[in-house]
Amino acid sequence: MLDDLDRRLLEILVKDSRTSLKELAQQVGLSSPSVAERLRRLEDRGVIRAFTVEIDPQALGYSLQAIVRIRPLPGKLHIVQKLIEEIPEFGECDKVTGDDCFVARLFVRSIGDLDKLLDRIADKAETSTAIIKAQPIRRRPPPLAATAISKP
Amino acid sequence: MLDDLDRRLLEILVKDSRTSLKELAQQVGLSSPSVAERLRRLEDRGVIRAFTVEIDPQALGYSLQAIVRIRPLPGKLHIVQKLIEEIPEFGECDKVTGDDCFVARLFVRSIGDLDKLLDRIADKAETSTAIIKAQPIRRRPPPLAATAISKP
DNA sequence: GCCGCCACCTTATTTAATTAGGCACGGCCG
DNA sequence: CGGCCGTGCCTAATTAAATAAGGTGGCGGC
Repeated sequence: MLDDLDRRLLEILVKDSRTSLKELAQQVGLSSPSVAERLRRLEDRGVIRAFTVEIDPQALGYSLQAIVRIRPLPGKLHIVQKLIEEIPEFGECDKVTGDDCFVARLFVRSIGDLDKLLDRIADKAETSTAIIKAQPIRRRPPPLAATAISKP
Repeated sequence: MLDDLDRRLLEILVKDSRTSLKELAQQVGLSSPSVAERLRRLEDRGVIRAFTVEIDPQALGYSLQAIVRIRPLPGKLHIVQKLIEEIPEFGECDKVTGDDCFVARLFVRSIGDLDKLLDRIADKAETSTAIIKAQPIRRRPPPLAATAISKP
């Protein structure tokens, strides 16, 4: 489903998605049209979800991030979906199984803004256990190679 | 520090970082060399941290994600740094202020693997309050435009 | 054992990125 | 008030990359 060459290509692209086909080709030992074809298929299959840029939130003025736990009342799970759509400050949001809650990241400019957001969430949703300010110390994709814990 | 044109460029690139300079140029009403120059400066200033690809963890076999809370004993904060380096399953990890803990994402293939990892963390670090399995329902960058809460 | 398919190759063509050089606006100082 | 940088943009020319077309070999199915 995903051979070694694919993995090597992904590894390079995660580091720099502007790497040219030519460069990719010679790093894995293929021709550039072949690499292009492989990338196309990786996209088609959904392995590569998107080509994107990573932006520094601080550069946009979001000096603060909060990780919040949102627990809607039973049967009201859809409310979170709505909140995400309405509030652009939502970063990633994960539905957590077993606990019927969500864990989301909020990007904010100040504690004041955070308070306003939390009010708004607590208002429209049910309980939102506010949490905290966060300083990211690392951001990484899933591991591409075999790990000590498990082999692909 | 970051004008409207920059923001529009970023907005386009977040959606698809392979958008050509030519295409970017005509969308914002500049010439391609000017766009190139702007992008170069955005990178130099650290606004754009990286050009990258977003990979579907499932495609790599990581059908499970866990969000874990790690709270090292006082004075042992560096241990988390070490864990991150040693364990490729670590996704992003945030240092949380006020609570002296970390919140991290783990990519795993099975509950078994998760258990092994949690043991290893609880072993080397101090307390790790394991948490849960997560299903991402949305992944987003910080908001690029003004929001109802705050203006840039 | 032959047929057809798939993944790859090479070459040619089109398209995009880069480099070089020049022009206009605005700020600053004589 | 006028001249002089500096900056950000432009156009045009060059270089480099992506794409498209056509051909070959290896492998599985019939």
